[in-house]
Amino acid sequence: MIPAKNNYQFEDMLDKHQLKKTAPRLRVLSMMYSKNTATSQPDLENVMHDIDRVTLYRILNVFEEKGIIHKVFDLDGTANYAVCHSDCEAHHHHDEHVHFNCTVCKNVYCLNELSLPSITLPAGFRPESFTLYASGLCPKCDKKNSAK
Amino acid sequence: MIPAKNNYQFEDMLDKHQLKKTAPRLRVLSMMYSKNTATSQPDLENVMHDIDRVTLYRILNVFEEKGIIHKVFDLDGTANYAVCHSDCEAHHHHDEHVHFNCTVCKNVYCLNELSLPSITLPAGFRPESFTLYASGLCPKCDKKNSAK
DNA sequence: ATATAAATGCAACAATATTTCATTTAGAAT
DNA sequence: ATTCTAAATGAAATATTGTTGCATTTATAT
Repeated sequence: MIPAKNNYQFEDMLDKHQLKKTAPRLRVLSMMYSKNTATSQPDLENVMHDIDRVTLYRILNVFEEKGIIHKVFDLDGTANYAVCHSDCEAHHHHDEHVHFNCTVCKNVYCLNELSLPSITLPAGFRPESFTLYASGLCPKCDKKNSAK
Repeated sequence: MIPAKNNYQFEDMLDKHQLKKTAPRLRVLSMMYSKNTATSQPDLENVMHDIDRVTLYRILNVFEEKGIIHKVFDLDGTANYAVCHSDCEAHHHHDEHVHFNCTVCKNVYCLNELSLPSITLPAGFRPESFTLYASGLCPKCDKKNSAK
């Protein structure tokens, strides 16, 4: 689990990456850190009506470039963004973790705790990064389901 | 590796799924089976200029519904479609394999031969399917690269 | 307090996904 | 073989999403 952060910490994050501390960026950061699931651009648009679509688009792009967040596509192919945990704040992402996409609520969970078992590819392939995708029922939706 | 198929076999496949044997569908099938990498809609459009874009779109959709092909998103989030191998021709896909996305040629390879190591998710998650994504250099691009 | 580069918002454009509907065609029934 | 019908196609239209250009605003260094 990613520890909660306050506004000063968000400002520090922007500082560290030479990004100006603007209101839209701080709001996006605080929204993304307040959830334990990934956030899509539509998610942001639905909550922040006063921020322009293009601005959100650019904020997500610059955050991704800087390694603050990383992109992950859900089952429908829509881009979702999740905050990277500490050690991937460099230019190279270390998002070698497991993504879980719930088939009911569609949320994407980043299971940072889990490490990937190593796997050997056929001869000739030179892998640089791995991501495991799992889909099924998330804890919430599974509970609702079995309660019926 | 998926064994080569002739036109009669493609017709049988369509028959089996109660799909009419039309020219566009047969051409799409033969193109997809002739490659060892996944095919995107743009790929098809570039080769089959005389077939309408919407028709291709619908052919891909119906093939996916029927379990003839399965969808996989590449690094850029564009949908690619790959032929399913024998045992997933049911309604439920068993595409629990490894996808390799080359960062140079962008091709997506389905490494059906490999089976996934089992992995345990945090309590509460009820996974139904797994896919491992690897990205890096494919054999061809790696060769070209090291030849320089 | 001012200058300046960066960020935003808006309009416009491009690409892609999706629906509607008239026409054509495969396959069943005769 | 001919006809019938449901399914498939193609073309146009619309919706959605991704992207760029530019004028205005804003954060921050001076």
